[in-house]
Amino acid sequence: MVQTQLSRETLLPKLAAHVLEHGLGQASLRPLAKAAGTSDRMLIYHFGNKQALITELLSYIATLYSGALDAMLGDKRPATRQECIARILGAGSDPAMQAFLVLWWDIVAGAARGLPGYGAAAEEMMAKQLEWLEGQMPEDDPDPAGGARYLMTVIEGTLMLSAVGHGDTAHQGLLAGGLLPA
Amino acid sequence: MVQTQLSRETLLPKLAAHVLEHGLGQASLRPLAKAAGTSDRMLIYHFGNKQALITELLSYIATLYSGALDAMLGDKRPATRQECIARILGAGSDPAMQAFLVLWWDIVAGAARGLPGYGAAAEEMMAKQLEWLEGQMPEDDPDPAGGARYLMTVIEGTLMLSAVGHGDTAHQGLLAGGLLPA
DNA sequence: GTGCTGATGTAGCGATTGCTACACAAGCCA
DNA sequence: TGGCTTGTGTAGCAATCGCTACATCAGCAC
Repeated sequence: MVQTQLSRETLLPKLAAHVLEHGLGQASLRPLAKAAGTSDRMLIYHFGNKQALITELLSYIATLYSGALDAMLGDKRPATRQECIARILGAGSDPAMQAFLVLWWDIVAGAARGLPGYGAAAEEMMAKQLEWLEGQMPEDDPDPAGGARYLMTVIEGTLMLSAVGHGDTAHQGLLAGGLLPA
Repeated sequence: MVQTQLSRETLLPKLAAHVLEHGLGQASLRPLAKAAGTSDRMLIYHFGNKQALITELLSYIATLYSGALDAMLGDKRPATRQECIARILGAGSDPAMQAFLVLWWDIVAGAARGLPGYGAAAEEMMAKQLEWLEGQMPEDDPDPAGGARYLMTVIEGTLMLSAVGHGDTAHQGLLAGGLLPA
């Protein structure tokens, strides 16, 4: 025996890297296995079936995302909501975050369609982002909890519009809403 | 000959109905053909190849969406931005709109990934929605153009959060942002 | 009639899909 | 030593994928 000792834990990072690059729609067993240095046969052996693999992979990706947010967390807290939004939207242009973003819409689409695993992963990622956003609210903000949810809604709308070529529409909307400095 | 005289124009409505129900991910030629009462052979004959079919179909769906928005357009204009948002989000619970919404995330995912046809359809649908929203702004609104873009951003964010089980997060955000009556 | 064009049915191709059958080798426990 | 569990390779299955080859039939121009 070659004793490569592949397990879910060693497989998941490579699988995640593959779907972050190629998306979930094209994630079939043989390409996934090749990316992870094993065979489709072994993926089924370790995860049971494809659906379980995807579910576990999505959950793992949610923790990856969580870690990426933590790593991105600046040491100093923004002074205003405007600054908070600007900083977060700026971070979205980071290539690592771009990969998450493109994958994110796959996950949203799956969640909206009720595919198993997608909804849970999406909910977890949004909960983490909300928590992170609450910690990023200005210290003197009159309503940090509500404000974080407000900014969250605006940010997600901006990201969506940007994904479909309406980034300028969102930008003008943020200006009109007083959420970006004029 | 049976003279069924199928053309792109007669095919597209049935194809659209199928993807509105089953999504774009599972849209392979044989099920599509069955839904349209023809064969995969004839779909290729009429559209050339699958990619061209999807592109034309997305464009057609964009016009469908446009028509649905027009049909939904109430005769009286909202008096406030709050009322405008409430009415639009309320319309999103219409079953016909729900089908569009679920499909919408497929389109966003494809657009974010750069799939041919997806970006154009998404952009067109958003442009139409923005135009519709501008027409729905209160008559005495101080900044109808900017306000429409602001509401658009907020609405899209709300829809996205709702799609992943964070509808209450968005709702609280709208409240905190003064976009819904307390 | 003859030939051409457009529309359709039947059949099938090679590739890919998720998954399985089977053999086998290493280690563990009795 | 002998069986059992665990991990792995090879091979292949039935289904589905997008697409094509080929024959056929209706209608039209001449």
